[in-house]
Amino acid sequence: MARRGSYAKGIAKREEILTAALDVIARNGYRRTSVRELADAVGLSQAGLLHYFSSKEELFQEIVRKRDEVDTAVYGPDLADRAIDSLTALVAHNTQVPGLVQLYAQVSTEAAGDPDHPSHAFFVERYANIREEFARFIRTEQAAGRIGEDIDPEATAALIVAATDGLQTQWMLDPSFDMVAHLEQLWKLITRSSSSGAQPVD
Amino acid sequence: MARRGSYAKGIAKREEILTAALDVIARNGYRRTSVRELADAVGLSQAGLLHYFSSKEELFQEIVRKRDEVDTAVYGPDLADRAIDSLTALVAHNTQVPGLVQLYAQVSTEAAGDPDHPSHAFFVERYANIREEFARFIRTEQAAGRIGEDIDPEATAALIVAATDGLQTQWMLDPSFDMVAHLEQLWKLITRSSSSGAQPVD
DNA sequence: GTCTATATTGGGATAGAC
DNA sequence: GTCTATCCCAATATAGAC
Repeated sequence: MARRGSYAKGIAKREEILTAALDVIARNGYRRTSVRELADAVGLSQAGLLHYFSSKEELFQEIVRKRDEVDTAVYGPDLADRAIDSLTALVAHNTQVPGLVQLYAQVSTEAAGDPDHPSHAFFVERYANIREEFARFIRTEQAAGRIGEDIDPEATAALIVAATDGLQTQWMLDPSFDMVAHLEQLWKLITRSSSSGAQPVD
Repeated sequence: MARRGSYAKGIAKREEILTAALDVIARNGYRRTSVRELADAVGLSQAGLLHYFSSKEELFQEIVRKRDEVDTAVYGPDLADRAIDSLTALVAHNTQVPGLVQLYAQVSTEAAGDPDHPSHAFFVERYANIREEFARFIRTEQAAGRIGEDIDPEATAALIVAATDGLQTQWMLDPSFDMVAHLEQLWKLITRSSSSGAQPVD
């Protein structure tokens, strides 16, 4: 609980700003979005908004984090036993919010490519977490005999994440490109691996 | 052949600029590279350099195109019967030039995400070409019995391209991440597909 | 073809009043 | 906490001399 009312209110305002920002960016895209525009969307001045975030880069990192939070709330539950379904559902949802895909692609690329970028460490951790979640899921599937033992959980997790990222580029270039189908194709390759004789009993 | 000496010289100068730019970016990365810095590298003023390119964005698109040209000269020959080997060799080479990977990731992401970006069409075509080359290669491998008939050439080509792009993000976040190994793992999944009973005779 | 110098803009950061 | 005002900087883009 917050120590003071005003503190709690500050937190709430931050959340309000982030939620509104996601909305604006989902519609307008990221490339042409300035702090000023996001400020307008919540009825604040640019300076007023920057009262809550120390810089533009911090603001955008928090927007990305907020998006993760929202997506996790929707697609996260039962991740352990449905990771691939959650991911395809999320990817399907992403086709409805091109601006957010663009935001993510841009911010993650900038931060990844520059070790000094303030969000670099954030993304390092984010990717490690996602890979770990998927690796765990794959191990579970292996234990259940639905994936061959010759599949390396960590490496395959990294591959799924990479494909998901890369498919977005091709989708942005051509919105008729079917990210979900391609992701499912990869999953089929994984579940069909050579030593996977065992079929789900069901 | 050029119509006039001065015209040919202009072309040569452009090439010189692009080659020098690749060199600078390979070392310094893309994020903090301005037109002025690239101009310095060839002993021109900023205005002098922009005599050869109409804008900054055009300049950077040409730098990316030049890189493709250089890479194609080295890794392109015999692409038809060794596409996957060429790709892994190229990816291995890329680990030596982080700045260029960063440049590519950034420029392609910006251009992909914005239909109005001057390089958007360039990348649409570039991806179509690469996918087509890989799809053709996969068909050849299928004809030779090295890949199962249940593999969809176009979709699999898109997947390989996506993985290649996405692996770069993870490598940028952690240079010890092995892009080549992960790409080879994907290729193994593809060649091991279920109905691929035929093994290379060799 | 190349330079110097300047225009222009876009936008982030900051100071200080309320 | 929020606003207004302003600062300031980075760059690109352009004009015009040589």
